[in-house]
Amino acid sequence: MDAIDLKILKILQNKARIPNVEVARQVGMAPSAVLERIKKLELQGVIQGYEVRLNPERFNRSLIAFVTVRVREILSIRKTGREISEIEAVQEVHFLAGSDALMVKIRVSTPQELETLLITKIAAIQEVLSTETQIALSTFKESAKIPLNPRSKKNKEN
Amino acid sequence: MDAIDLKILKILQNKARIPNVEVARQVGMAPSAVLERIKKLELQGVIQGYEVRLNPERFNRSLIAFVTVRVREILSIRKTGREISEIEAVQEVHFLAGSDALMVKIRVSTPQELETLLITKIAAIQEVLSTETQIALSTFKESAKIPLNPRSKKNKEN
DNA sequence: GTTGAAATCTTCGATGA
DNA sequence: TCATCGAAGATTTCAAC
Repeated sequence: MDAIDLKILKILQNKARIPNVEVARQVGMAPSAVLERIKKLELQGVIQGYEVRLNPERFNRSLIAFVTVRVREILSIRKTGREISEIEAVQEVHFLAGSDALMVKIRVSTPQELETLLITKIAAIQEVLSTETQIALSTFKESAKIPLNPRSKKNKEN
Repeated sequence: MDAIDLKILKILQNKARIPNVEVARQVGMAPSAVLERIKKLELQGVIQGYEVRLNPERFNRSLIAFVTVRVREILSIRKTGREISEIEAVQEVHFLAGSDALMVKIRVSTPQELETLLITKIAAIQEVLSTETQIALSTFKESAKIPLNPRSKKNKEN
């Protein structure tokens, strides 16, 4: 992965549904060369996929909840994480260090829907010990973008 | 927005970089009709953009932190939210109900980088009162997908 | 929404730096 | 090895219906 790959990825991070020729123009290469690089990045697993970003409000999904889910046994946390991941309204599930718990991000339409989900889907899982919910009322930023700075030694400073 | 629009969006949620003709085939319409619908959805703000999903590990971004940021004055929470949103490593900023606080999701490469960011970028903001950080070591699910069940305007009843 | 045609884009093999 | 060229085949896009 070189500087040109990074440039291509930067362009795609801003606008993924863009013609190859346009990417080629912006990096100053032939379209076929760009195509080959993108294909390689997909094959190598650097590019995992392409997503459309929808406006949640238009689908009655403007209520976000961050739920900390504690499990009875740390040994079962992976299984529980996978089970919770299968719930459609769940957008993220992470394993939190040092607390036998998962961080779960949920998108729903109403507090009622959240209540139902917490009780009938999450608390219903055997291994779940308890949940703690924080509700987000508005969002300032929400993105999957990764900073693509070619990391040099000097960002240890500051 | 009708059932066909939802079908189109479902296809795009699974694979955004797909030819229009292919979408047209799957919904059983002419490509031009699909194009027109997609353009309209973009204009209406239903579709906010197209993103590439990159593998964070390939860019040294596998450490996720959820930081609860408390502000001194609830009145300044919007300004603080906007300021924190400008930090590149910050992927999400939400306003948490009932606690004069923001939920901030950060992606970094190392605990050192997180420390630097917390001290020099976040705590440095005048209005920030305190922060509380939880570190995620692994991820089970991470997606921006929204469930697209056909819930239209009139489902206030329920 | 459809059709059809022109413009544009994708893709691949051959070739060159 | 990696990029480019060029041409065939697909796709996008727009106007007419």
